[in-house]
Amino acid sequence: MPELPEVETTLRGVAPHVLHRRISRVLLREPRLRWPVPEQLVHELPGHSISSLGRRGKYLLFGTEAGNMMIHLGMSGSLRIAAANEALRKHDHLDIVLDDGRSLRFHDPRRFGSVHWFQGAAVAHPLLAALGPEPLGPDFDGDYLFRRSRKRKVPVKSFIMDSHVVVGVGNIYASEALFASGVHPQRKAGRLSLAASERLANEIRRILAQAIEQGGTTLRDFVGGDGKPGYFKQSLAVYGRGGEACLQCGGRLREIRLGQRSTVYCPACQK
DNA sequence: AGTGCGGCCTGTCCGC
DNA sequence: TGCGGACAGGCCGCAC
Repeated sequence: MPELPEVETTLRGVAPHVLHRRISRVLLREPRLRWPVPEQLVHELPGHSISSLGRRGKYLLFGTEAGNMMIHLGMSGSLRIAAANEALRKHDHLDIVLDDGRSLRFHDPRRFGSVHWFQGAAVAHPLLAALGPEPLGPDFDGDYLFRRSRKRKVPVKSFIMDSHVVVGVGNIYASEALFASGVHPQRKAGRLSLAASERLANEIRRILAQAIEQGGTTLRDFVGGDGKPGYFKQSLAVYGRGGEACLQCGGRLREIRLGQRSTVYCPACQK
């Protein structure tokens, strides 16, 4: 389940292998992703070099002079560099074949991911235009979170997972950041104090940055390995630990469903 | 406008 | 052992 750290790790992992490489072919085996993959991609991308790489939220951006390819990994997607003779696995939906014979290979069993092709500025793309700030960028802090949350009645967990508020905070890190900042996931967003907003924003930043660092520790294995970054190994304080002991107070962690998502928190430590 | 939920998918795990 | 069903979850699009 790629969260922002895994997307960032993917970007850093593939970047040196695709940047400034010319695309020789595009092999689209399964266009039925979250949205149909545009056929133009197959015809218009070959012959052009990847001149820029970027990320906006969980969207990966590959720029060429002919247009931009944008990829979202969804729930189960992954991108890796495949050797020229590397056998296909089930669910290898797309190969961007590079001029050194290797491929940027998109794999996605659940097909919640998507591949887009568009011209013009990324900021104008309908899926990107209304996104909130990057959590690790300069526009995201306690003040921002406080201002945006005024009069909002949604649970704070749903609020910070809304990509129009801030991008890249998925279910795992939302739970972790709320625990670390002592905020109850069901508290109405509009009832956050400025102090709590600051703690929460800081914890979101700290935890995401730390997870990216840990993903980075496996970068050297990324190309040859299975593409799984190492951040799963990090100790998660609450996620997946419903019913177990709180690491802070020893009490029992509670598991509920909030906005159709499993949510774990400590009733004693989070108010 | 804000809120809540359905739907898209397959692999994995559980109980019978 | 086989099978059905629940679950996992990002995020758009829709209904209210």
